Amino acid sequence: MEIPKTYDPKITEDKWYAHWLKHKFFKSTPDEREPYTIVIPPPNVTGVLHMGHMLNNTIQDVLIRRARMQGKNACWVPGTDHASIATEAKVVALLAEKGIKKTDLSREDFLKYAWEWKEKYGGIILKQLEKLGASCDWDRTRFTMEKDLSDAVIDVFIDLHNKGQIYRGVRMVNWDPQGLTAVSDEEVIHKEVNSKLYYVRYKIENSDEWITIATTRPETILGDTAICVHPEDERYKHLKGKRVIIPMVNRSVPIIFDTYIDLEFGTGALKVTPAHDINDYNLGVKHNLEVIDTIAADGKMSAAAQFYIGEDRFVVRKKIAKELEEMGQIVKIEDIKNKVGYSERTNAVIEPRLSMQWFLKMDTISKPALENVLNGEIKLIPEKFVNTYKHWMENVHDWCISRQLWWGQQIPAWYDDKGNTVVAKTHEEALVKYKILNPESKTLNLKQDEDVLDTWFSSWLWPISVFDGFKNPDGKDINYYYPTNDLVTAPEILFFWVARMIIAGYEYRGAKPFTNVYLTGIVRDKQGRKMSKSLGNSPDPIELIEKFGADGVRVGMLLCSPAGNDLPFDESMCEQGRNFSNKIWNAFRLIKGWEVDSNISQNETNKIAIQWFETKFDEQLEIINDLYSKYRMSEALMATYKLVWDDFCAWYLEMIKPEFVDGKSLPIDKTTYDETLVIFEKILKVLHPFTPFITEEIWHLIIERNDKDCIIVAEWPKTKIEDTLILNHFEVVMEVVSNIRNIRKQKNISPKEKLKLFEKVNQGEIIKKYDTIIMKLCNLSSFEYVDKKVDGAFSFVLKHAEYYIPLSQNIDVAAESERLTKDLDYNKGFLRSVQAKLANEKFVSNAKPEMVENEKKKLADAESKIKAIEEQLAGLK
RNA sequence: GGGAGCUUAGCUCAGCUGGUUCAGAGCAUCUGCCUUACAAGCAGAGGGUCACUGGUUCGAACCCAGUAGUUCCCA
Repeated sequence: MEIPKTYDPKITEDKWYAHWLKHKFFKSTPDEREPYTIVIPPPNVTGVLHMGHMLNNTIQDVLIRRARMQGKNACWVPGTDHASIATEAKVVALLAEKGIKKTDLSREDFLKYAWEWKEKYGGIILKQLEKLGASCDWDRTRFTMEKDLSDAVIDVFIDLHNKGQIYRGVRMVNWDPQGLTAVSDEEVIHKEVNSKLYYVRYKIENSDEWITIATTRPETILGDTAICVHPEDERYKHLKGKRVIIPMVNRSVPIIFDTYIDLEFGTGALKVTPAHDINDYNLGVKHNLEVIDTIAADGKMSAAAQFYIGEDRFVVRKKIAKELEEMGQIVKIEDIKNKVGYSERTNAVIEPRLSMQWFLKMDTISKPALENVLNGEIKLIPEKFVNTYKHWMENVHDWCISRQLWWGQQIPAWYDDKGNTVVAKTHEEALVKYKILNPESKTLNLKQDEDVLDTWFSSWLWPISVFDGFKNPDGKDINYYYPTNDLVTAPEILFFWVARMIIAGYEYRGAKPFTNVYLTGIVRDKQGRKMSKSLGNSPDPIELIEKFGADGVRVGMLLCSPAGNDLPFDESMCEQGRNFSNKIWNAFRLIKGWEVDSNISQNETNKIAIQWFETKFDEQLEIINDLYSKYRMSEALMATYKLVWDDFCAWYLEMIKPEFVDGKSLPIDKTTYDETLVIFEKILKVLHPFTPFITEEIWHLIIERNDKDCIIVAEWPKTKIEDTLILNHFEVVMEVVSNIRNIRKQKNISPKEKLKLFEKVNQGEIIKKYDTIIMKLCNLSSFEYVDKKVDGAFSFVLKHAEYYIPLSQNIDVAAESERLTKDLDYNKGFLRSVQAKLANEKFVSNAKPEMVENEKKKLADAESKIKAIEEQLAGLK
């Protein structure tokens, strides 16, 4: 059977994924083994796979596959998030295309459409993860809005309300006028924009005097209820007790004095609009000011504004500015840069707005979450995020958890027509509670709160709820899998999600939800822009997989992704990954192609090669294991890459490769062949977490195996290093080989031409053990030891010996002498620096003794090498 | 405005508690090879005043201070 020259992922990937599923290798149920658990950061149901998911899930899959091979009970729980605002926006848009307005539908009808939509498109992203090779336990797939998880959310709301941690109140919230909902502080993105600062003068009542204020938002003038100045400000001290007239609306409002005012900004006088600015609101509360809400929920002027009713606030801004100018009340207009908040979901400019919302108190509940990150009980990787985390947790605000949407868990609060409130799971329970609280009331019908809970109010329970920890708090699953081990996610949602999961973990399980949080970087394009659908700069991951294979893409993503650092993505990374797959494939082709002869005995070369590689493998695997334990995924991959490409392919296979005689490969002895298979299997195992598909394919091609004997469940190799001396010896062997190759290259000698080599040992004992290896790798016809230097030969000098290669062609004395002189100069310079160091008394007396010893040894080595080179130079003449 | 981090080869990054003439890797680049596993390959080469300035030290990419640039977080 002819094995194709290049590896074709297309014919293997779907085959093996189906095979793994069929034999339930991803499945996990509690048993006596140690669990290793990861819960997936549930992607939005609306989502399609983007590069961020690719990176994220590749890392999770590498971790889970390695743990599985290490004999742990590996469990990776998948699922999706209902993403209330994002999904609702999609459904609204889809209905709009059909000419249906949300406002024309009942809540029930709208939700019916939404569920239909979810059933149709909600699974796409999980299907895409399969292409990547994600070994999730799909039987455990959860959805944040499914029955059990929704129940958990409602129960938690009721519980926290009973504990007095949840309250309802009128507060200034971040209002998204497009999504028509409140959003949390974390969902507001502040961007610097070019704005105009309008200087507007207001007339002092019963006076000819004017006072000038500066504002970026003249449209809010209609809602002004005071002017504020600093009590120490000499410019305004005389205005105590005076009032001013608000232009256009001609309202008389007081001048108030407060140290909040920044004397330097603008004119030092501030217009106060309690309804439309958080700081003004606070001033209003303090000074008992009237609140006039002039901007409606949709961002248009309300009736209270009296002017421009129904027109958008930004249009009105220009109109008012013009009108004020005509009235002669604009003093000047400056161009400035300021920060404006935008909604993360709809990109609308956020409007500070007073509204009735539900809040979760964060001060006490967040305490354990801060402590246990600071004391290392939960580790953030990389560590630098601990600072950011600490800062946030120490300044945390109450969490606005209500959203004016329909898609999500409806808030279990019930009202009578007077606004009395009870919190309960069902209408019946609510009525019972209500009767107790209001015994004289005859009300039989309570109205449930229209709003739903913030999406994060369900995903913060994820690590508990996926194991039914609320439904069944002492269940087998939750007791076995919780706390989970690793969480892999993006730093952007450290507060949205990670911090809150930790809070919920301590509140509801009295224990952390996970031990390690691996924060991946953000995938960017070459210009450093974040990859996003709106920019259109993100490659389609599925197309990438088709082009380079899932293994290639996995390797490509991981090659350049140190934890927490951004990942400037470039397709060429995946190309490198694909090339690596091909390299592995060809190693397999080579081994598989050998003819085995059980009658010939193993030669010394092969025996030593095996000895060396086994030691090398163990040494490298220990390094790789260590890198994994530090979550240095890129480096673990690079170490694996070099072990396979350099040590195994370039050195080991070249050493044992049977020679070609008369156009035919000689057979290989059985011992070497069998041992090579064992080695190759170990190589495949170490590769498997990174490149699951090709390793499974080769695993089954290299020898006959049954369906259940798969590499996905093979045992991770163990190491036992007995003697590393052979590794040191090989350093010298490789140096010799590289020097000889260099001479070939320089002298333009064909690799086919056989050469003679002479060695003159100057220092230490003569080790002949490796001679046959050098002969094979360098294509030598002979290798002899001599006492004197060989005349008329090319040469090179190592620390312990001189090497000579006689050549048929004439030696270019001048060139040779130049090369040797250069070498000599370098060594002399080196010697001088060492001598200088040793001559420095302060060095000798202050440095560590072993340091000084080391310098002395360097001195001796350098001296002997200089002597050897000088002799050679003399010999040339 | 407050805080944190980063700045090492063309690119992406290593360099642990300071000690092999001021440094490593992968990719990219250049040169030569279609040498029967692999041109998605092989063999070789070039490339860095470790952001800048000063300090501590026998010795600094590493420690300290300042400057510049850059990223992120919070307001």
